[in-house]
Amino acid sequence: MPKITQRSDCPISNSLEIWGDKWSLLIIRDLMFAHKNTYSELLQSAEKISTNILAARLLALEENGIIEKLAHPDSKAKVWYQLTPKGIALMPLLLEISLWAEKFFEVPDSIAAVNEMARRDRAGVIREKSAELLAMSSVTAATSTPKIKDV
Amino acid sequence: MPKITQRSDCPISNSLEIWGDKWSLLIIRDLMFAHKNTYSELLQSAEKISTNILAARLLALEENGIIEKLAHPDSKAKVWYQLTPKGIALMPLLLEISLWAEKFFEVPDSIAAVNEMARRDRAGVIREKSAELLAMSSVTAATSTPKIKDV
DNA sequence: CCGCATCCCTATAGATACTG
DNA sequence: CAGTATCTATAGGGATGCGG
Repeated sequence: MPKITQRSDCPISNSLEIWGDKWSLLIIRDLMFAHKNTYSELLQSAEKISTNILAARLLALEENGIIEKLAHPDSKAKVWYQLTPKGIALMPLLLEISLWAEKFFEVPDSIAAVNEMARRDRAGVIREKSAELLAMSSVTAATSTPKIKDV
Repeated sequence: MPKITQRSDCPISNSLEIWGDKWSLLIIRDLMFAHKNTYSELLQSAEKISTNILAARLLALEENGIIEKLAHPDSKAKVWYQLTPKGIALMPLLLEISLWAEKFFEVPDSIAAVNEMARRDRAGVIREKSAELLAMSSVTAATSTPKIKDV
C-alpha cells in the first residue's frame, strides 16, 4: 500500500513520489552496493545524512515496499534493513545514473570500473548482483515490526 | 560550471544534486517527450507545478547545463527552452524509470506502448529519439540571455 | 552501545497573488 | 508570456534524550 499521493498517472511522477529526493536513492545505493544493512552503517555514508532524515526515509521506503525491516541475524539489539525485490529492481536505474554521471563528472576509479563492466555486459551485471542480494535476503526472517498504517 | 555543492564524489549523489527532487525530471520529461518548449506549456503539465518552482528549476537546470534558453523561432515574446546534449543523455534514465514503474504501478496504455518498444529495441529507441531532439535544437540560435554566475 | 524520537532552528520548497 | 513578490509549509541540520 503505497503512501504516495498521485499527482498524475505518469510513471515518472509516481516514481518520484517515492524516491524523488536527495537522500532516498543514496540509502538504496548503500543497501544495494555498499553492504550496509543497519541504521548506524547507513548513517555513516560520505554524504552525512542526519538521523531524523534517515529515520523518515527508511519509514517511507518501507511503507512503499522498497525496503523491509528484519531482525538482525547476529545481534538482538540491531535491526537489519534490506531491499525488497521492488527495491532491487531499481538497480538498472542506479547503474544508468552512474553511467550518465560518468560522462559529465569525474568519478572515482572504483566506480568507473563498475561502469565499464555495466557497459560491457549490462544484463549480466544486473542479473548477478540482483541474485546476490536476493540470496542474502533469504537468510533472515521478517520481524513483526509494527508498520504505521493509514489512519 | 555546475552550481551543485558536492556532498561526496559519488556519481549518484552528484546527479541527485542536479535533478534529485520531485520536479526536475518532470520538466525534462516534458521537454523530451511532450514537445513542450515554452514556460507556459511547461506550466500546464498534469502535475500542476507552481510558477515559482518552475522558474527556479529552469534556472538550476540551465546553470547545470541540462537545458538552454533560446529565442523562440516564431514569437519575439516567447522563450524557447530545450535540452542540451547533456540533458538528452538522460533519456536512458527516464526510460528506465518508466520501465521500473510499469512493474509496480498501473500506467496509461500510451506509455506502456513506449515501454514495450524500449524493451524490444532499447538502443534503437534512444538513438532515434535523441537524434530527433538534436535535430530540433539546430533550428534555433542561442540568445544572449544573461546567466547568473557565481558571485 | 543501537535505533530511533524530539526539540530547536534555519533553509528550501511550494501555493497564491501580482507585475513588466 | 514569462516570470517576481510574498507568505506559509515542509525539509533538513545538529544536539540531545531515551527505551531496549
